[in-house]
Amino acid sequence: MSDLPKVYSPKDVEEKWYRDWETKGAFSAKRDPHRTPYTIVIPPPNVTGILHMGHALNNTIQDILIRWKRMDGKVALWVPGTDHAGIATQNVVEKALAKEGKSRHDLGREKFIERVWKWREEYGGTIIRQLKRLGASCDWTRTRFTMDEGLSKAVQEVFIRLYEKGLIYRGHYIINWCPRCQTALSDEEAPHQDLQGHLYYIRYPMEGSKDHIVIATTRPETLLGDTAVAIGPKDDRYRKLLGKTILLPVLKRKLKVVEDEFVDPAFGTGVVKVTPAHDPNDFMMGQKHNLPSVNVMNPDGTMNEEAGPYQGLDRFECRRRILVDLEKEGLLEKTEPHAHAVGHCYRCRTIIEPRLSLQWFVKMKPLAEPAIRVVREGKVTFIPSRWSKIYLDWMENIRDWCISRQIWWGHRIPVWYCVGTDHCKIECKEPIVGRTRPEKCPHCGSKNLRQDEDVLDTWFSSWLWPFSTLGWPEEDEDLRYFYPTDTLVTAPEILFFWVARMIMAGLEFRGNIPFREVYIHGTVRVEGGKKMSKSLGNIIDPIEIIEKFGADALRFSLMVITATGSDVYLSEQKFLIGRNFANKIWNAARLILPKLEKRQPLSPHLPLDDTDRWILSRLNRTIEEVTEALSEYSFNDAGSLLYEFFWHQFCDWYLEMTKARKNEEIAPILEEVLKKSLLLLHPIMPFLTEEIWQNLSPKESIMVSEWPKPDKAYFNPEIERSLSFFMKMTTEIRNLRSQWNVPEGTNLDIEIPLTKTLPSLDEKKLYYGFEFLKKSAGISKVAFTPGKKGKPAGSATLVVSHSPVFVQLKGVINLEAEKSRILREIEERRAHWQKTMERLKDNNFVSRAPEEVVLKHRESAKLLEEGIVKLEEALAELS
RNA sequence: GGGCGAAUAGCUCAGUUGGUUAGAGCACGUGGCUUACAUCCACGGGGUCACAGGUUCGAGUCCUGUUUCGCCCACCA
Repeated sequence: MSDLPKVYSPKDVEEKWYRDWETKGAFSAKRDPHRTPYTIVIPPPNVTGILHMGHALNNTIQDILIRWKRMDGKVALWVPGTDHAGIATQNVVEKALAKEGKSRHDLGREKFIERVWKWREEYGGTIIRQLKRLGASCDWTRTRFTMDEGLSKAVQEVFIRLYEKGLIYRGHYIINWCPRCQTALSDEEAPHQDLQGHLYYIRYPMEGSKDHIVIATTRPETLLGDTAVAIGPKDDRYRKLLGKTILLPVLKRKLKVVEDEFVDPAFGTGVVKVTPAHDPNDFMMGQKHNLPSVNVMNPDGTMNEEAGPYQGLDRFECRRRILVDLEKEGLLEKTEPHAHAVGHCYRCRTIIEPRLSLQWFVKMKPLAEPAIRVVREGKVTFIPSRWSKIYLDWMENIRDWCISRQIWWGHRIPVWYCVGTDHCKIECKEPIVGRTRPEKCPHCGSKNLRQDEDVLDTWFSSWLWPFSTLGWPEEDEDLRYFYPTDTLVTAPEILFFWVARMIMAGLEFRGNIPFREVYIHGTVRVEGGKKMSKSLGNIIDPIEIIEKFGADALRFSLMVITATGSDVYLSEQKFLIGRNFANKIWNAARLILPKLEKRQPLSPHLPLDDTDRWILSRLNRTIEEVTEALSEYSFNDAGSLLYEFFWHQFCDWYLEMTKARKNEEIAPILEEVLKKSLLLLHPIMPFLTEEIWQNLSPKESIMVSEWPKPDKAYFNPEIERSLSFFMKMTTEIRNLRSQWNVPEGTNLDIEIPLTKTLPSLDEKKLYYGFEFLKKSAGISKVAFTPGKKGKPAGSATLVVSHSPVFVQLKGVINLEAEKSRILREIEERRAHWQKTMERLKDNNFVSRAPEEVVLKHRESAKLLEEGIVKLEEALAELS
């Protein structure tokens, strides 16, 4: 093994093993009725996506779960795939077209879609390749794309079923309109953001009078679409306006005055302009009072012919101009700064325009009810649990979902309209919903039909992902075996977009929950708290980290710094944790492997030293704890436990202590500890562990080897206690050496008086431990002496866990300095002792605290006292 | 406006049901190239657990309030 390089080199290892796993089919899950399935569906990344740290975190977690469960004997299936990401992908391809000086309209719908597919062929696989570099053990033979034939069929099926059930309808409503993408958006796609705007107080003249009323608005350009003025129902200030006619500034349109309880007399002036085509509340009022709707904008956010003199202006330019004009006419009373929340397009950040238009909607309440129930009843649980409240709040206030999008890339709505002729009847206006293009209009027989131009919201395919990827609507064997899935691992941003809707879809179309547990991890940020984003230029690219430090380093670091469900703050430096740890494991293997040549397996008959018993106890305890941590999604605990065990217990102590021993004696233990450690580490660090595993001449890949179980026969708390005494002693002696500046090569003798409080420290059983102590702390002789013998001359006194240890320092020791050192020690202990005694003297404490706590205090006081006595004795002898 | 989360060492963060003297990594200081590893080893310094009250024999941990930061939700023009 000496030919292994000194420094672990991930590059030489990762590609090799990934290819090996893939060609052996190790990732693919096959149904096995005798074993339990464990299924995860990947949150499908956008096909335009490139791997960022959020993906790295999300997919590392999934891979850890899948690899762990696979080793643990489950039929572990991780279904991968990508999302067609309607708007995002269309934007990307349109940008590429723009470079050629073309728009999508120059190509036409069909050619454009062809172009998107071509783009997808070329670039759509990027993120999949990147996931492979991360080590993701997805079953790639099942890779799905939301625009695949099967998944498209599922989308169509769902649309039709919901339509037939009356849960899909079409109608004119105010929706969120993105003037840049030129499509409707759902409420979730138009997140509100606080903006510092203004409240403009505008005078609306009254007909036939010199009077005016003042109305406050944040969007003066929309006044061009006003069709009424509203006042509060019990507002005596304005009662007199009822029946009067108000004149719309600029356009001089006549507006009537209505009463509506929506109006809050306390806000602004207590009078509201009513613009039914550009505001949801005004729309409602318009319906109630039978007001006309006047849409004043074009789809691109410029003003249309209804805007009169402002036609053709951009909406914000129009705002400026209208304010100037109002000012000129003396109709702008005042302007106040005003912060308010404004919707923004989640794809391009453009300010949303609420706009009246004809769209398709899903009625959500009936779907939400069962989805609320399953979370209430604990059939679907969130980790951390606080997310279930957020989920329930949203579900209980759910609003209908606008699902039509005015773009080309996506699932076209399976609806046709009769564009018929003179023979058309009223019913011909009804949409014709079907799986295929109807031959003719069922009402008038016309063959002149056209399909709805719109496509469906991307999330209308994603919400089916847990079952559409398994073959639905076909009743596949796989679907029955692997559904419901087990765990969904995702980021909080898509709780409403995706998670909530999947639960609704699963219940509606499969009659069952889509997954049992939802693990919601944090958001990746950079140190300093900002969100990591391209626009801020603070991206840490996971692929670069993989190139530099290796995928295992990336994975381990991410896990160990991420507490369950909390946000992650990254800096490049943090990946050194994983790189250094990987290197440590590598070098431990380099040390161990040559020692294993003549090994025999660990068996109960092997003679064991106390240090052996100790490391085996630690190992089995670690197996138990790591398994526990994983099942609680405490990946940082799992990582830290392994780090602490492998580095600070196994390497720092055990490996050092065994350096003096014969290979055949320790080989079984070394092999046991190394192997089990590698198995435990494998889900987090798949590549490195496989590379070392393969050097152990295994029969099969580590990824299909069995997950270790703790062997309780090796649990040995007593040994752990006495070894920790021994370690403390070692540390204290080393400390003493550095305090006294004992030069290298000066050997010291120590004497350990045998007292009752001394943990069972058997020199013979601990022989190799003492050998190590001699070497590492520069000790030449260790002697156990009868307790009564007292302190040898010229020695320093240590009190380790209340037991004295005398270190011979003749010639080195400075009497005064040693005295003051001991005095300091005594003082420290005395302070602690006093505090403990105060408690014990308190009757309240003794009577109310649990017995074992009181007992602990008593014990502790006694030991402290003994330690102090020993130190005082030592001090007396020095004087 | 409502809700959620966070505040612990110079930095980034752990801290399970309240229980003796609050931990880690990085950074820092000192000493070491000890033939697995300088991506390393040994030792060390460093904290009024945001603030103010309260509950309790006992609070980093539970309760109330305050401050600061972050996030989510919301149709007051």
